[in-house]
Amino acid sequence: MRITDTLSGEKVPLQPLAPDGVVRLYVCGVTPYSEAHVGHALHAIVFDVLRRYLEWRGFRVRHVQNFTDIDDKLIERANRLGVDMASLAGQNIESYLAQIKRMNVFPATEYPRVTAMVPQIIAFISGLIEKGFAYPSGGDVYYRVRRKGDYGKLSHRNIDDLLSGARIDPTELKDDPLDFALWKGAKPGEPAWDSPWGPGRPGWHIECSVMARETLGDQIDIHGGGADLVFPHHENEIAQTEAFTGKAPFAAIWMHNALLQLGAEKMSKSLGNLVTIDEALEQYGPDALRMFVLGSHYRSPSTYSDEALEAARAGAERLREAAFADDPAVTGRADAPSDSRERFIAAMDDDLNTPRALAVLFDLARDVNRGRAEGRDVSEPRALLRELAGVLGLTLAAAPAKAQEAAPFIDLLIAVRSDLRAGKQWALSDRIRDGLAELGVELKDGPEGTAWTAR
RNA sequence: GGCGCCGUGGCCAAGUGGCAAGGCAGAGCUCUGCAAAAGCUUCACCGCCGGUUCGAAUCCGGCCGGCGCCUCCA
Repeated sequence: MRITDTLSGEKVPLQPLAPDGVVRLYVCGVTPYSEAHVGHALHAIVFDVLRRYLEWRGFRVRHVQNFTDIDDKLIERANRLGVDMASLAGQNIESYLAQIKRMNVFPATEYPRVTAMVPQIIAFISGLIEKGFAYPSGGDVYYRVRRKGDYGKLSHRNIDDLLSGARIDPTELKDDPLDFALWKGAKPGEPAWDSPWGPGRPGWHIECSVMARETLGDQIDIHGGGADLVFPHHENEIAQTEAFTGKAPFAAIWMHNALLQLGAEKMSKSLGNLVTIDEALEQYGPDALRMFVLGSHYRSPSTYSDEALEAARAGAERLREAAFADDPAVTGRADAPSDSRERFIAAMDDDLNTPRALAVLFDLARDVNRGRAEGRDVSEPRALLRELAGVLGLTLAAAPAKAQEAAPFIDLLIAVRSDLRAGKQWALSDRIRDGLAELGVELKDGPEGTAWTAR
């Protein structure tokens, strides 16, 4: 499998670095200061599909996703709400994990948190100081950006161009305006940990360097995250880690998903233009959300809209019908096996080309429907359809049967309607069908009776 | 200002040198008491201009339009 690597800009073959052959995947997770939105859902789904696919292909995967539960915004919001940072973070983490589950996203192998790694972070920073890559200053510790010549290599920036950006905080504590904080001395009202430099807390980027190293080692196979993290977060991470370990590359592949747009702009917490995961799930369900995400390549930005989600929902429904509708009596022979499996693999191997992979599923669905209509045995393509849908994390489950308790009554109405139909009482039988439709229950008359689905 | 991405049918979206995948929506037909579902058929010459080539959506140059990052952010 080949994956586009942000650092080199090329599609790079994935070959596990470690002798045990385990793929080490580190994904930058969320900062749990507020509810997650569908942009986070996209991110979670993309890496979930990567992991499912790799495992399906026989790789073992260690998938680590962090929670940055020490953070400026977290502190700010906790203070505003009058709660402590840990419980605010805990709450949001809990609801994120619940959403992940509802989206049929596999839980990561491990979810490290910054608050549980402070000693390791302090040790890491101390190491950087010893090696001359960092320096304490006024209770803070800063990373010396110009010490190594390759700063900027990930985001393809020239270090001197960054200065002209002029958005840099001109702190007198820094030797160079581009230097960034590894450790921030405590201010009043902030949670703090003891350190050799006085009470304080980790800066923003250091935690990922430490958590990745603690959980996966000095060098990893894939480091993932949203495209908005390339600079400065991942740029700083790669600098710190490679400075500390003296080994490169820190990650063989840097994989970044494009950001979700809402309307003309990216969806983001700071812009306030967002749709939460709960809202999307409530309205369209997990498969529709996933179909929407997989319908475009992970590196091209897509735009969230009701139209797009509705189309995705309809597509998921089509696959579901093909994969799970009851079979009529088989009268013909089975179809010859298709090359669908190979086409699916070829698509996914090529930088996780999920739109092409989905096209294979739709082709299979057509094969199944056609074979079924012609009375052939479709068990083989149907089994493959289910298998591949599973690799993409689609449940193809019927919409949650809200009408579960109403089922006996619906069945009764259907039975009455069948009698009416037998007596050609069309007006009455249609009234039942239309009435149920208004209640969200759809009837389908087939040769073997009437089936219903509730929405 | 610097770095980068994108512009394919009504909507969404693959395709990066050789007859333009797939989905949604639409139209016609089959099936159906009528529907629904399903099947079949149908629907594009790829932002504009120029160049390279036997041949370009696909390579090169220019232009127009949209977006991202450079600041907390998946």
